[in-house]
Amino acid sequence: MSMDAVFKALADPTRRQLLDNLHARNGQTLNALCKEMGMTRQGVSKHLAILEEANLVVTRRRGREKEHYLNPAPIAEIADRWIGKFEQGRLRALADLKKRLEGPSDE
Amino acid sequence: MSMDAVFKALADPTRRQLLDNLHARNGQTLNALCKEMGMTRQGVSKHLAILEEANLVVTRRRGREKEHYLNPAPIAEIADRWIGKFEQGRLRALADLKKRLEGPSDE
DNA sequence: TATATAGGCAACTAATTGGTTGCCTGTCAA
DNA sequence: TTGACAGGCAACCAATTAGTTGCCTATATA
Repeated sequence: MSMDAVFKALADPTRRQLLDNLHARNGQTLNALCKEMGMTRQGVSKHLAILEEANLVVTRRRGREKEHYLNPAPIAEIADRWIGKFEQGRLRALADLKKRLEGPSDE
Repeated sequence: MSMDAVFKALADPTRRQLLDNLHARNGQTLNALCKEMGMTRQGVSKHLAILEEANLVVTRRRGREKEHYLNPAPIAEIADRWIGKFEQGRLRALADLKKRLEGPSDE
């Protein structure tokens, strides 16, 4: 679960979209995820493998199906240990204020 | 300043190290940054160009020198608008994950 | 059992990336 | 004015990556 693997996994828009899909509906199978991506099953499978390698997605076998679950822990770790250091001070306060004014939202 | 450019810029360990260097001492020139990286000047220059493209670094010409400054705004934006979404349901998701992953499994 | 379904593995291609070397421009200072 | 210094531009190379196609195994079900 190296930090580099997480950053690299997050660098691809297709993989971020996969995380978004799982965030919207957790536990989807490979074929279910394929239908939302304009890509072959094998293409999606490779991206999922990279997300698994970064521990951003964990899976569970259910018979012949494989359920994919989002694991937000590595993202939280990055936010805490790396991004936090660049957010300190005034910008952090502004971001917080902005969030409060916009109210709690998923987007 | 697309989000994709920021993610891609952050994906490389050399570029993250450059940001760390600027975080430690802001306004360094290209040659100053080169001395801390085991790389040619042109290699560092390319990385800096990518960071500039993502607006993570802004520059100021001073005669024949070019000072590089860290701009934390895009990082704050990512943390606020994207990572926050996955951190929000962090505890709930982890509990949910734990529950689902319990039970008989061949992994 | 036979067949359709869910997924895995491997090879291959095309594009991108990280890094190099070589040369050029612009600026400062003796 | 002349040389040294800071940086930019472009070509090039090796390694990685995104995506494909083809074939394979395993499981569920008519």
